[in-house]
Amino acid sequence: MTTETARDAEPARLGRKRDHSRDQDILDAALDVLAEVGYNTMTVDMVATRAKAGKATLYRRWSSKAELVVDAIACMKRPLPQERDGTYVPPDTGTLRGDLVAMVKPKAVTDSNRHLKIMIGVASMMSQEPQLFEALTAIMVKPRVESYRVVMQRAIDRCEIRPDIDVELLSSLGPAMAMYRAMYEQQAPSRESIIHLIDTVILPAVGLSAPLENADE
Amino acid sequence: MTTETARDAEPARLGRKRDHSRDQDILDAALDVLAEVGYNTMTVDMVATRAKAGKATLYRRWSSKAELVVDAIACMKRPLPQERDGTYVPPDTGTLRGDLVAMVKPKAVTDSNRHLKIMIGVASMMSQEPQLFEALTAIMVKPRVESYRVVMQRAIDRCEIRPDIDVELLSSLGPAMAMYRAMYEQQAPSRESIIHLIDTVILPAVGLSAPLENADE
DNA sequence: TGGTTTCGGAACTGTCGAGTCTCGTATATG
DNA sequence: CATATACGAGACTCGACAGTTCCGAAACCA
Repeated sequence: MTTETARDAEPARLGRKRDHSRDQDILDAALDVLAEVGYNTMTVDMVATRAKAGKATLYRRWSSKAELVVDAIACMKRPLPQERDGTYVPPDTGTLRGDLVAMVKPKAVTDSNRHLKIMIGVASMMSQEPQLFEALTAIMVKPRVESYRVVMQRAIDRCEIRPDIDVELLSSLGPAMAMYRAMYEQQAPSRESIIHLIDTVILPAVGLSAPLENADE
Repeated sequence: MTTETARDAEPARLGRKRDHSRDQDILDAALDVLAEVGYNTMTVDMVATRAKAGKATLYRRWSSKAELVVDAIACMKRPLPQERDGTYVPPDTGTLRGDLVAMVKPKAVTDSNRHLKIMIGVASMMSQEPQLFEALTAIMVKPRVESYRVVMQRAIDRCEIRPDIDVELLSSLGPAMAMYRAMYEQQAPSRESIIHLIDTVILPAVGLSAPLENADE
């Protein structure tokens, strides 16, 4: 699906030089299949067909299915608009709650849900393929946790919250709940549910309280 | 591994009548393999070998690998000592914190970690096998969440906490963090980490505070 | 335009594992 | 002791999929 129409619109890109953007098309196709059926059910043929490519083309560029998948995840486009060192640094709104809510952009939620599907699809491989585990956490988990951490550190620096709170734990609460919901309630975590988590769990845990009537965004 | 010695001690149980306890041995073996390598890497031969059984014996009792696994999870022994309607009802210690900490028995933690490994091993199959999903949530997730819910409802009834807290959300925090840690930090959640979650997140969220010096158990 | 290169497609090979079948054996029953 | 039955072990079939090879087409370049 992804960039289907956009790709069809281009003049068929063949000929002499290896087309670098073609790599990305194939990796995107791999991610799509991965999110839909998981690593084991996914076949190289599926990816080739979806990318309108020959299987041989894939093996010309990646030596195995595992390498293709690791590369697809490692080269994943970062969904978040502003970033530094790979982690999204949310704008400073002046308050912790403002910063936290600002992190929950609709686009970020959509991309997060795709990430969750992919992670669930490769979950059972992670313990057996360290490279896969590394790529996955580096791309999909650490940046998100880091965003929370940055925002909380900011709150500590401006003396909004106590300096001895467990930033580590609280930063992982959001990602943990997102994963839990995706797995067991088989529903995409919504923007609302995350804001609700912020107001009823995270803020109380740092000694703040949610606004009575939350105007949200 | 499991009951290796105990099984060897028995006189080899063969002959006329189908041995019902043999079923459980095989299902246990299936769970062990599942926890170690995941659904897709697991082969029927592995299970047969581990249970010291012939592959034909497995197929005499279950019609397919998928059915074997679903049955193994559905028939899983409940690890928790006292239960009612499948959910463990923790003893009433008089306080919410006391009840919550009482839930975190070392044995419960050990079993929980095995459950987590199994769940991760079959994660990618859940969306494709509704029966598997049902069995898994019914056996491994719902009872745990329900334990939290019971304890919190008790705290509401004794007017220890406000009645309008989001029991649903708070009951799933523990399981969610356990899954998160098992997946991304590849370390078994410890009893200490769960108690820390209770003290720094759950209790503040319901308007209580942790004891200054926690004597824990 | 002709030569070069990469392409998509398709046919091919090799492996692996699910599921079946056979057989010698051990056990209970009578 | 004789018979019936379930067993473990292992040989077997068969389909699916990873990875390879081949070829005609298409695009770029000189």
